[in-house]
Amino acid sequence: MTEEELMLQQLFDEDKLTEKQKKIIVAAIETFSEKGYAASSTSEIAKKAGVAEGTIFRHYKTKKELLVSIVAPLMTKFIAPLVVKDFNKVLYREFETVEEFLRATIENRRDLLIRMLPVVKIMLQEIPFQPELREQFFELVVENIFKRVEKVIIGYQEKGQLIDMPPKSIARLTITNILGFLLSRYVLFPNLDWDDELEIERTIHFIMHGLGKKD
Amino acid sequence: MTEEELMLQQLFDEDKLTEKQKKIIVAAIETFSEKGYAASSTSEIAKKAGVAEGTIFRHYKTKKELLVSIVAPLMTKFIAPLVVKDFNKVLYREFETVEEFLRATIENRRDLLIRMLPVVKIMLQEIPFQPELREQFFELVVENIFKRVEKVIIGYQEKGQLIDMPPKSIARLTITNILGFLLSRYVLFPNLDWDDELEIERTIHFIMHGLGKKD
DNA sequence: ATTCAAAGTGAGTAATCACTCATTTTTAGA
DNA sequence: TCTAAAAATGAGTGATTACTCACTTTGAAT
Repeated sequence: MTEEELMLQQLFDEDKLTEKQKKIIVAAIETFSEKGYAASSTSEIAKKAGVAEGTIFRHYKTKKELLVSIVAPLMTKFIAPLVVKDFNKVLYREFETVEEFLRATIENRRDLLIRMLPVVKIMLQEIPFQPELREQFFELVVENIFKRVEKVIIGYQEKGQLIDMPPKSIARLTITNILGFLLSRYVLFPNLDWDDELEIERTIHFIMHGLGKKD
Repeated sequence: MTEEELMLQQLFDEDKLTEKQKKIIVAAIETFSEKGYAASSTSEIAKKAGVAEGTIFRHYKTKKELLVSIVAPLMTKFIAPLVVKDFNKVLYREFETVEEFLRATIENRRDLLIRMLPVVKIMLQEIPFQPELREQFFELVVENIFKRVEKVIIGYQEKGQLIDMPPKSIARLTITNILGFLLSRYVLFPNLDWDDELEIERTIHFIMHGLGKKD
């Protein structure tokens, strides 16, 4: 199974789409991801999909509708219910230590990012300019994930494993470092040679103990 | 003095520009920042600047040249404070501890980010799609900042203030947290109510000591 | 085999795009 | 005040854009 088909499976009800429709979506993801939404022309997408340009507009009234139909499912179907449900497994499996929790979370997010990389790139690019997407993003990701993470933090604070700092700040710092690692590794500098496991351990150690030397 | 003039002062040799040229740059920054480069038309920029469209192309051969002329100076500006000669001597005299160094660095970058926010947004948006900018970015950031930061890190390691971790990893983690704070504060969630000084101190404390509770 | 709605087509359209160029206006030194 | 260069202009260019529509093809139920 190709990468594209894996992505389609995640984002759409595959069976309800004709072959040409699938090819349009795959071509659109590829083009949007490479050149950005505004710089991608429908004629180019049609050509890449091996389809007449009119076929695109048979299924999507406008070019923007095509974009939203690709990005929105990632946030609603994937990030919100599926991913958050998946995330909950991690969250509520009651890891004994924060280290274990962090290790599992990073692995979890990593799989998601790798599989969805092209769509994630489109999402990051277009959220600033598409109010529809931005609203959805804040509602789903920020309100949802952030609040769940806060609960976990309070749990570990009560266990005496985390310092006394407002959970909001702890959440911010933790998410910053997880996303920071993933974006550095897979988006910004994928070509540098990374020792993934080692770097994950260093990141976890850093989150727990910082950089300062103990005397 | 207006925000735009402050920005121009930072990025250009103001005196060498005519009034119309300044207005073109200001209008271009505003338009690119709001709609993105590809979705901004030269006719719109000209209209907003109160200038004939031909005037833009008198000074910039192409639309892309206009973009680069705006973004490129910011990147050099961004690393300028680190490019001072005898950087290490200055550093050691000025900042006895890592904490002081971090505090000064965050404050320093913060001022620049606030003043340059629209241009920073354009930069973040266009680096993925403009090979010219991306090349410059990698050269400056990876080769320049990263290596200089590494030297500083080794210095503090020799002083016994930092743990034994490869300077590359320490640099990545430190930069991640500084940028993570600044982007969260000023780009992603500027509307949340932040206690800036407190959050900076928390970030510094986190970088130095982590989140784990000491028994 | 017939039928019909859905899927697909591609030439066509008005609008807009980045960019040009012959011409006019402004600026500054003599 | 005169003059030459620089700055600014705006109508005009061909190319490209998102999108339309009258038409053809396809496929599944009868």
